[in-house]
Amino acid sequence: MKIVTWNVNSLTARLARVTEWLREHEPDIVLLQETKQTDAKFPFGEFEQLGYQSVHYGQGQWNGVAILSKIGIDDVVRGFGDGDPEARVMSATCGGIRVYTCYVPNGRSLDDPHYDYKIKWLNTLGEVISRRDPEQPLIVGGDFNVAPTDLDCYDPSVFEGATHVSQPERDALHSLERAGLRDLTRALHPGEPCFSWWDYRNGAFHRGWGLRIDLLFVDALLFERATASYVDRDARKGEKPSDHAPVVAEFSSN
DNA sequence: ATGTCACAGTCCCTGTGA
Repeated sequence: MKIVTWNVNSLTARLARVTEWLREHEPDIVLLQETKQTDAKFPFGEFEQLGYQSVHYGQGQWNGVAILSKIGIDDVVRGFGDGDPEARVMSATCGGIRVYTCYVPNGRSLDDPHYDYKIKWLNTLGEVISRRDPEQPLIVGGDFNVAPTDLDCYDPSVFEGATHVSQPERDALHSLERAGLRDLTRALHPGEPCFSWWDYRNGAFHRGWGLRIDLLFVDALLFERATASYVDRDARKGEKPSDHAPVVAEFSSN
């Protein structure tokens, strides 16, 4: 079984790249972020033709998350139920697995109110996950907008005083590990950067100036079944790429 | 260390967010 998370930076702009990727890689479950669409614009039909049921939690100009599945989608929950008007998280059960797609707030800068919103948002996610059913396999994926350690940043000196690497963000992200989850890509590749995002500017991709901020957290049940996790850098190449690459996890079937 | 991309509205450029 193959699960992928991908911040597509507008599904309207990226649909051809996304469907091409799905045809080639045939994941069973797909977690999308930054669809930047209303639910009315979401291309349910195109995904159905590729064999996917899909659910979307859209907002319009900003944010928006989706789950696609070849193995069923039940018990869909949009948001945290805390009145947050931004469409940043959705969960569902696919083939017996509880699945979360997350688009964590960017934070903008350390002194911006959006940064406090980011920290609170991550802590709420941690609380929600800590109340999970321990009998049910769980994966929490998405764009976390946090590089968990300095290995996940091409040059920590460039990010001094910036978001994505600050200790409060990293501490808040750790609430998922305190809830018993593992950062799967890092667990399987302890020494490699595995960057998933590169700025569009300055030729950052070709210079290797990346961050690892697209993450897949799994519980112990799924961790035991994990056989691989990797970033598909090829999807960052070519015409009209997202600034994020897809991050994939593979699991044995039982 | 900001050289790009995407969006909406002011609508073929500009401000905002990332």
